[in-house]
Amino acid sequence: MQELRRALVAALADATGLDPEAIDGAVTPPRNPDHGDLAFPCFALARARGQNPAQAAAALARTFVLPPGFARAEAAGPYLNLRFDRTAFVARVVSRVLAEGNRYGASGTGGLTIVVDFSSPNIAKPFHVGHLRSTLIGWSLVRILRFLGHTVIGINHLGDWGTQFGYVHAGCRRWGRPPDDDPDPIETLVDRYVRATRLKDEDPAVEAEARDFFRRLEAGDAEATAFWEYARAVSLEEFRTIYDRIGIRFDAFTGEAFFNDKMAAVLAEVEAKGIGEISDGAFGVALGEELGFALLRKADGATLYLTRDLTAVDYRYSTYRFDRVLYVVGAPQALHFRQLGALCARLGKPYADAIVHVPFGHVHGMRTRSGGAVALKDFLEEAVERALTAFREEVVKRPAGLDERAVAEQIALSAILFNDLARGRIKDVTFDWDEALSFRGDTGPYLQYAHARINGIALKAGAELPVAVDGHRLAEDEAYQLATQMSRFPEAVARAAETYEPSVVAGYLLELARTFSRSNEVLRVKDAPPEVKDHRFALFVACRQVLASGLRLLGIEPIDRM
RNA sequence: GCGCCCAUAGCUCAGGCGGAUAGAGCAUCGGAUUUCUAAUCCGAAUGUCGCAGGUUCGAGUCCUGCUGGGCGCGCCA
Repeated sequence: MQELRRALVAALADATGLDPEAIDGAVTPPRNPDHGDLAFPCFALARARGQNPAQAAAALARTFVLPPGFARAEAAGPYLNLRFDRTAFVARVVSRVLAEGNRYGASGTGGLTIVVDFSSPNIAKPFHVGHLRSTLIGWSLVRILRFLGHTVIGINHLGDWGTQFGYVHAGCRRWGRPPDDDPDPIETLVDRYVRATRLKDEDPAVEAEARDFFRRLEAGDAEATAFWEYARAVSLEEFRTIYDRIGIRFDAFTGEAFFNDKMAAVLAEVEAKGIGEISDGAFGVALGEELGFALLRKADGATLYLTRDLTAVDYRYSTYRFDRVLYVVGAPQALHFRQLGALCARLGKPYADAIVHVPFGHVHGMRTRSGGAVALKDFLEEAVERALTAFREEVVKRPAGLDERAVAEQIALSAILFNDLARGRIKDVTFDWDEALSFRGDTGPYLQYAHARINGIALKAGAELPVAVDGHRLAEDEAYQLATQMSRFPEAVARAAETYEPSVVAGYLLELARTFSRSNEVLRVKDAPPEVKDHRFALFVACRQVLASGLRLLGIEPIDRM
């Protein structure tokens, strides 16, 4: 597709004398496919030639020499509509996908070192759907950027430091630690945290106690440190279970605590460069009217979130020499990251412009009856149960011999992951059980179904891949539509990477699966005439490849039977 | 008060750098299965693209103002 487009732009530049870049911006696939495969609006040409657009289009159509791969050019009003040599196009796309296999679509520039900071849940707090967004978007970006050949370092910047440990500790003192045989110790810790913070409203002593605990922790007090290590270990084990279940891996778990002993040096650097000032006893940097005063050290000497991120980004640069660092963090923290970038610029850091905040909207409505956030673990369990019920009660034809629970697990994950990744990052989402766990329509399971269907064809249709794909045996419009959609995969991936938007890939895949499902009604393989059978099979196998690649970019493992 | 984000069908959302008649899914109604998986497919119906101006041959898309909603603004993270 992109090759054909380039050839057309060159030919049009030749024929019109217009700037190739301007032509490239104008050439577009017509919304109505009856008009052709690509169209060139002739308004600019008309202006250059002093004609009206329809005349210019007609004149261009008469003299235009078709570049290779094109079959026809005709004027329609102010547009020059072009049609591909479709059989050649289909053959080319299918052979290319089959030849490149799981590397198809990876035709990117690559070569950069990119740090992605994502997920970053708080220790001793529940892992809920808010963390899920950062986790899934971040993980998908890791997959996409790696696919394009970049070196990607995924970092989980754990919230493993802060006054919240004081509350957990205060709660445990009053109501006890989780017993050794506690089936869900993190839930118990969360309960202690919630009860302690609730209690502080009536009893100010609790707050003082929590602050004192944190002060002792920062001072290296043995008892406080031991409790912190215990709570951190319990939480990490829980997080790892969840990450393993979804299939997520990090390259580093360097959380906030990791940077504790590194902040003094950074603060000293800020002071040495003379860009900071003391204000009301606190130390920070004035960044102007818009960005405000960036606090780096509280009046009591304690550091802040910004101090830690400033320290962390410097550490990451010296460790990885990144070309770019992405922070997959909620939109409300936009100011924080602008301050971080501005601070780095003021410090003359070479990576100041490499800092990219990848924001996302908040999730509303994800609440339990008691008002707390739903723990991800419970959410997943509910999802699997629903998938199992749907499979047994709603699915009409079920393959025999399936491990239903295993399939339900994969379907549930597909539904949850896709539901989150399919919408634009920045939009706030209102959580809805039925919508998030729908298995019909524009959903993860719909994509999985298309993939599994093709797999079924491979197993049962008795076809083999042809030695060479012949486009004349794939002459149906459905074959052309499917090939066209497959040909757009590389640009969808590239655009997703440029905009840090996994939803571009998600939307692409829905269109691909829809196109397949339509084709599948018409292009039967099993009882097809022998001369077309293997070629149709090749078309679908290529489609399966693109579906599988795309699903993996979203962090979803394609399934073969469902 | 200042700043950032959002507003498209009854609901949830897509709409590359401005291009021809604004698209999907859900829900509703009707149809397709002795067939490689019906978690599918086909058809019908559905719009003041928040409002008002502006730029342009052409605006859902760009600019300005306004309305509504969300969020942020030095001692939380």
